[in-house]
Amino acid sequence: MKAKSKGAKRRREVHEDAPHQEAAQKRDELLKCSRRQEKRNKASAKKLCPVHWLPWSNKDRRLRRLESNERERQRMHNLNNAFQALREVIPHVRAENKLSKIETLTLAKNYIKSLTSTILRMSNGHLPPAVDGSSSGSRSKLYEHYQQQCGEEESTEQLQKYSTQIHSFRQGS
DNA sequence: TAGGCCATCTGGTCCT
DNA sequence: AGGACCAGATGGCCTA
Repeated sequence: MKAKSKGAKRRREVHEDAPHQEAAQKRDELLKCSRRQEKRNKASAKKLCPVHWLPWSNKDRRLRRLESNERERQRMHNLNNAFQALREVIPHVRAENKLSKIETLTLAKNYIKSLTSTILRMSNGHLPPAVDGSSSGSRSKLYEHYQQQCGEEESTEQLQKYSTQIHSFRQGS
């Protein structure tokens, strides 16, 4: 998946495009995992302090580990879903040029900054009323926050930065 | 082949 | 106590 990491994309596409192969894929993955695990278990056996395994039988430990792994996998999938959702709301990026995680975060940060500066520039005190009913209140809060986050950077600089990044990501595809 | 990116496993630590 | 979170390690896949 990465535009850049097509390996992962390919792995995922296999699941999406051929559901009947899922079981085989899963078996394959589990086989790989168990091989890795055997290797790691051997490697880490010396490092394990007895206090970590005494209360548990090998079977129990193994079971608990597998459960933790599953939860961790699920957690990472959720995280990746969130990344995907974020990618989808960043404009001007061609779908086939999938952003990496670091690109996504960087671009999103600058996009937010540029939006904020645009809002401030265009609003001229016409922002919707804040909770307390004063529009100038909400504007000044936004401005305050913007100042905190952006420091001395000018809004045009933000826009420039964002569009430059968009441009470079496009070229990199 | 090296380097980038990713998924997964793992053990430690934090939180509820 | 058990789950969530985190960071390091490892290996696979891809591109230049």
